[in-house]
Amino acid sequence: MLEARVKQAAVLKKLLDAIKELVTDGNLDCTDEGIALQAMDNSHVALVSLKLVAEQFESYRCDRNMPLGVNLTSLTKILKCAKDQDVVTLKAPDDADSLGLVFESPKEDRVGEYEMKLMDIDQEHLGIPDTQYDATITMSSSEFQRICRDLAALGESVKIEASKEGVRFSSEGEVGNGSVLLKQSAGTDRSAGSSSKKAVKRDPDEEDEEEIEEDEKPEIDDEEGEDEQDDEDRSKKRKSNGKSKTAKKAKKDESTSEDIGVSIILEKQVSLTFSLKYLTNFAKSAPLAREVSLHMSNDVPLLVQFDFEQGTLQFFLAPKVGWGLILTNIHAD
Amino acid sequence: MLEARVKQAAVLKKLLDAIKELVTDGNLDCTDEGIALQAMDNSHVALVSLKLVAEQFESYRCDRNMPLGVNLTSLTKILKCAKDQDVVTLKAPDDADSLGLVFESPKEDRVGEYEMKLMDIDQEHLGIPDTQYDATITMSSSEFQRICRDLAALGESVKIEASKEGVRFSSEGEVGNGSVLLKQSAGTDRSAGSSSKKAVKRDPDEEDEEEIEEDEKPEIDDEEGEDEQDDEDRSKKRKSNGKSKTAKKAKKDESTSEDIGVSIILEKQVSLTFSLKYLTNFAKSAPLAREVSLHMSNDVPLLVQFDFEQGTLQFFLAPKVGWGLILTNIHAD
DNA sequence: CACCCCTCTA
DNA sequence: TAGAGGGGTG
Repeated sequence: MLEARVKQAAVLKKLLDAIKELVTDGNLDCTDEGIALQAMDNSHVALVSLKLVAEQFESYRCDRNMPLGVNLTSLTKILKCAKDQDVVTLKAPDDADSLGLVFESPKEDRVGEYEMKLMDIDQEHLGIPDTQYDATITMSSSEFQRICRDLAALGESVKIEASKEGVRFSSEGEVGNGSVLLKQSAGTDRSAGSSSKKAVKRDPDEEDEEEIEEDEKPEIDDEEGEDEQDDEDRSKKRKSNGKSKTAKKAKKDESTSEDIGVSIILEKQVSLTFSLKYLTNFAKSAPLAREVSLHMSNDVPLLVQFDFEQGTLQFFLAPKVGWGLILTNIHAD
Repeated sequence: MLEARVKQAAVLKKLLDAIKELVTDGNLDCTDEGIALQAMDNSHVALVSLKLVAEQFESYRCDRNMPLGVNLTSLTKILKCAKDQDVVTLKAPDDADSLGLVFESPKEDRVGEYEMKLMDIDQEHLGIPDTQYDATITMSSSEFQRICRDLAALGESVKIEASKEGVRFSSEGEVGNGSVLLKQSAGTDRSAGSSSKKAVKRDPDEEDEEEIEEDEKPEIDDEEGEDEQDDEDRSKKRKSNGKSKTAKKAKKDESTSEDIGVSIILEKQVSLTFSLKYLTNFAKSAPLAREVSLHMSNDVPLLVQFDFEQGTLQFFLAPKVGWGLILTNIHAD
């Protein structure tokens, strides 16, 4: 059976808001390591991979692996019945054909119990290669969202160019062209460092527990050993490692993106073009995490990753291969 | 070439929000005196006249006169890509077929560069007569907006009656009739005074200071020598000249209409009826200026004027000549 | 393209 | 609790 207890319904709500427009149905793969969901988006262009790690639940028990086929639209509806601070307990017996959800108010004076029908979904579990990316950009998630929204007003796709100096997002369209250049924050230049060669490790937790140190963050390793409840420091610690200088006071009315800064880990310059429709959708996850990281290599799907307290949400999107790019490749041969 | 630098994108955004629903295309007439835009609204009922004076730009350079035909919808879209505090630089070479816009974050860690296609627009430059109005009402712009919005819920047009005692806005409709009477603030009665014969002033407040003409603005800055660079205090201080009672702490974000009061300069009583649809549109400029002035003479187009730090925005609208009014006129003979 | 509703922030 | 901004619908 499964019994997983989440401290705050809010995180589940945000998660569903983040992915429900991309994916309508999916299997919640429950194991003793946690709950994962992996699915192609409805048009089979993007891949969504969510992982909620067992240790980050208030309590977690899963006796055996269970794929729970859920309709995310339904789940969203039911989660709307929970207040943000409610404690949520997910329950499913081993032979479940439905998922139970219990919402308890913090004062324990209200209990909501819901049951959602499950469905059978053919498991197309995709192996996500543990890619080594040429460029990893970490930035404010709200700034990322802002840029995607802005450029989406101009054109349908965005070219992302990462160099040591910064990252440029540019788009072209009928009304005109536009580009946004974010300069790398001072003191965060870690390009060409050996650490930059590490692969992304956040999601494939299982695969490389030891390799966790894409930017020399020993503390993160600690958490694996004794990650009781200090989990919420997890993401913060990581941030403070990378950019202590961003600790300035936060001017609230400027969407606080200022005090996060941009860090670029660059193995090789990259220039890739993506559909803004999808990126805008990915960016809806901004409420989940202050930071987002973009992982890119030429001709390889982009990985957009949000790390939050309870786990990780990843989006993969293949670059647009327009005529320009094809010609480029031909000539490059 | 043109290169004009604006300290805060916010003012441009507000300007476009203010006029984009009335005018979709127009020429930005750039001269060494500044940037002007004059256009009939899309249904050729109202006239919009915007003037941004060169001196109020952070820097301004315009080598020769250039009419830049812009689509205001496109310009609005591009301005949405700027944050409110961004520094905006408008650029156009002499033979430009596009307008460049550069948005720089205050911290200079983000640069947005946009290019907007220009269009050829037949210049129908209208001479606006320097009319002497029988009545000039100065009031809180947000109060004006509120009244227009309220009355628009009742009827399609509003009758504005200005007398020495105050100004009455009234409307009639299916659900009922309504009127708002604003009494003139104490101490501002200047009707039949010689000053009331002056032509439209940029900022009627200045009339309180005897004879300060609209072109002598620079001196106003001087006399307030203590406000170093914070030009944004300028307009506030000016107000405090005219009505010291408004000198209280100016809470900027809540445009408290209360402490602005109503002043009426009356040469002759007027009673005119206007389409609320248009007035409501004009009133959208409220974020630009704390005050608005309404200039009226019987049977002459209304002038609604907003004076802000960088310039002036004027709207002209012919009165409705409904049967009621025609009959009135006939009987008046 | 405009209008209305909902959500988030102040 | 009210206002502003963003998203969605007609």
